[in-house]
Amino acid sequence: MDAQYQPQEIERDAQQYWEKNACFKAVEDASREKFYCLSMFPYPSGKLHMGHVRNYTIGDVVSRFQRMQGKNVLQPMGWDAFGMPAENAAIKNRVPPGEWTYQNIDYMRRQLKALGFAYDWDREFATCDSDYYRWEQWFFTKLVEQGLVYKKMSTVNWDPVDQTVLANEQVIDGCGWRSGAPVERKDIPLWFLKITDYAEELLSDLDQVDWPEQVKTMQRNWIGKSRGVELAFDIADHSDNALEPLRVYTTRPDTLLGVTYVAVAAGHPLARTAAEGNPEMGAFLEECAHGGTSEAELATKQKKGMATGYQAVHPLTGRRVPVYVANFVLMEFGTGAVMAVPAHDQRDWEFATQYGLPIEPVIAGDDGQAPNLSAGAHDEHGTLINSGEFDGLDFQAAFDAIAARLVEQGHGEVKTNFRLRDWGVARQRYWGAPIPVKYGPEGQTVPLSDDELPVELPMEVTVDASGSPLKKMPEFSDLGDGWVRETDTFDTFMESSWYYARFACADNPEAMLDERANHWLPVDLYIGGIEHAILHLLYARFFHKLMRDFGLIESDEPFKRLLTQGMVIAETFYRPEDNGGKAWFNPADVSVQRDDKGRPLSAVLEDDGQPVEMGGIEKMSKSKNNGVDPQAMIDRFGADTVRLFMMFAAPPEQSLEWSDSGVEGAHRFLKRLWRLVAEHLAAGTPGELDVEALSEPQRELRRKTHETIHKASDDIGRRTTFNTAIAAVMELTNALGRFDDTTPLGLAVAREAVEACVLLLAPIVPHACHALWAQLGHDEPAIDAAWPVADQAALARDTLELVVQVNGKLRARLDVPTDADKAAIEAQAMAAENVQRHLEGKTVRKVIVVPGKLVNIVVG
RNA sequence: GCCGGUGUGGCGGAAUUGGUAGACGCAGCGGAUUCAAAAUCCGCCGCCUUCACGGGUGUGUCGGUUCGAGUCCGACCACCGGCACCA
Repeated sequence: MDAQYQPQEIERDAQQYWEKNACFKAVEDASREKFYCLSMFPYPSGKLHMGHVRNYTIGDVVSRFQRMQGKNVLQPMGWDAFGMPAENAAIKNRVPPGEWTYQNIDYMRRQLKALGFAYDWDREFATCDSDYYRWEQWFFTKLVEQGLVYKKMSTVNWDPVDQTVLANEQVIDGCGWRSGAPVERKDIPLWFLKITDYAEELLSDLDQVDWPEQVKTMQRNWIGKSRGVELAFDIADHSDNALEPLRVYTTRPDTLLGVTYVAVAAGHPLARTAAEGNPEMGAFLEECAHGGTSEAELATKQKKGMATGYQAVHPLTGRRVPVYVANFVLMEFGTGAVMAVPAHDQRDWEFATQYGLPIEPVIAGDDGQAPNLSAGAHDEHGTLINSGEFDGLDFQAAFDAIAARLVEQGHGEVKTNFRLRDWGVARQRYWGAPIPVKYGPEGQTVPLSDDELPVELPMEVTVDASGSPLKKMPEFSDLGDGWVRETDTFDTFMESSWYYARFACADNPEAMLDERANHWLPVDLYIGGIEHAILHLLYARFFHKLMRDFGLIESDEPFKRLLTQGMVIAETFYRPEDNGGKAWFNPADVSVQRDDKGRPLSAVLEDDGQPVEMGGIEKMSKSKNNGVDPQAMIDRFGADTVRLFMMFAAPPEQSLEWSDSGVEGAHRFLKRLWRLVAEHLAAGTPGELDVEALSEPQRELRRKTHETIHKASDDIGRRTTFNTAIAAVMELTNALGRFDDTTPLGLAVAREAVEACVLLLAPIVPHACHALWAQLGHDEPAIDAAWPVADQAALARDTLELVVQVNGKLRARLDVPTDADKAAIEAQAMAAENVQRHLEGKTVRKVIVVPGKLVNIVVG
């Protein structure tokens, strides 16, 4: 065999072999256990970035591992092709979004193929193919018929200069990113899906999926089920006329007697009424209508309010408290109004302090006294005080008693609430799936019938910054006889909410899904970024349940197991610019100087030798220019090196820091592995592996081999900590390197170790292992080799190393026979020289023996 | 602001169930090989202290539980992800 590791040739040959033999075509097979492994499909933004490479390498390793376990593996790939970047590129480059997108797909597909991923490419599709989105349109019309879709007014970011709706991302410091004009909030009618109908099930079914607990917690909190009381305050205006009662929801009815004011959102009808004939209030509402709509922006905004002059009547005491309009109360949230208890809610406390409103404690502190409220609110549960007949009750009793009283008086009801809001699916953009609805001359709203579908998106368009071109295309929107088509398109989360199911039957032109979806689903392992922990995963779960209830599918949940991968990060380098900005330099163009301990001291730009500043380690991004191009790395070292580095540098759930020298280290290891196999083959023909005749060093290597098989199998299969699996194989190769026994029996032991290395690494560096496996004389390809199984007999030991502690500090190490009893271990531990020294003049109070681990001698 | 997470040598990380902190790799240092270099191989490598054996100390900070804490509990600090129109 070639003594040199030649990745370019090896990778080309392996990929040709796999392609020629259609190795990764998945065919339904009832006789074998299926495994559906899915990585989140990419947005085709131009080129693959390292985050993609990481995501898809993880998926590929698991897929290949499962295949070697004998499973029938499906691993598909496609394109999440609709979205804003295509429109932005269209404005910049004057290329239609569709053309730009399909070009990117072609380039990125080549990159994925160069990385050797075991995809069934026959199932590939892009979500902008009308063959795909037509079914989404069809399904939407069915949901309309089922009453799961409705239209309502909703607030969007409006750019008054570009006359267009902005995404939250496009609002920078309250201004439009292109125009720089202050953004206005605008209410327009939009389509919604009733995800809240499924809130209860979306919450409870989290118990049946094998997901990271943190993701489940985030989803539970997002759905936000709470039990509280909805109650009404009667409202009186300046002249003491009764207005519409104000409804509020609270989870803390126990604090009801501490209400000192109520607050409504700027968009609340009561606020609008208050502004009539009150220009000051009008101006305040106008001010509240500026700035972005995102919750983060609203929550961090300075809290502002204005008294309406109206009075709210306390439902239990009849006391009158002022009604404020406050910018932190959200119209989208609950009733758009809150009761304020400044003594027991921090936000209410801050507002009350700012506007000089009374703060009256009604819950005692731990000491039974009124809490000190000078520095902030007391928000813990406790015993009621200052609450008349309710004094002395604890949280639960007070909740029940006060709720009962409100119900009795017709002023309220106990209610379960969800934080989750319905899903607005309409976007005022071009590059998305058209919403299949038409409007009639008499204001009718009609979903399109099956024979009117699909509504194809026109591909030849000119995009500018002033909103969707669809709205300016009568040939698209005008249906004649006064009928017009909806020009809004779907949220791209719609497409990504069901693609995993379509992969099962992507070639079916007759139906959205067929029986094959039930064969493959649910996805056995879904892999993607942690940033999708809430929205995408929640929408996909919801969509799955919609499809189930429509009879398209049988399972309750789409993704059985979930692996959330961390980000790929890298050092940043910059120079300050005269205008106060920063010029960012790519790490590939910078060299770093280090001191004699290897600590980084400074960095210079290679082009001019002048210093640059180190800006810290950040997520790879265009804005910081710290992205490393996977293609350059593949060209230089080969795909296997890139894959190995990605899997070795960090466990998949943590962020991964890019390191050029780490990549070189990975490449060095592959060269060493290659040479190890070549030298082993050159050393001669192995004899029979007679396990009864092994020498001590042979037995040791064999034990190491089987320990490594045991660990790597568990690390890849159960723990998905690929980094530790690789480290274990590295240890085995190091042991092999020291093992120079060329007797027939020695070579037999070495052969077993070498083959274990190749098979254990095959999912991670499949090209090199494909070639090495063939060199080792196997006819079947490595992808079809059976995963090795550890021989329990080889793992046996005669003695174990045990540590001895005195007062918890390590003082000695012992070799103890595996079958020694506690008394023998204790005696041996006490006798150790260094232990004796630490026992001198002290009394032994206790001896703890943990068999197989340690002895701790407690002295005083 | 709210929800979720992370923090261990010069660096990436390991320690899986409360039981040897630093596996494996990178960087660095020393040596071999070489005319020389690259490549490769061998050795050292948390910090302080000691000729050495050894001793002390050490997992973001402060405190607690325990024979024993990186791991469990409480408070705090820093950083990261998400916050419903980025995908």
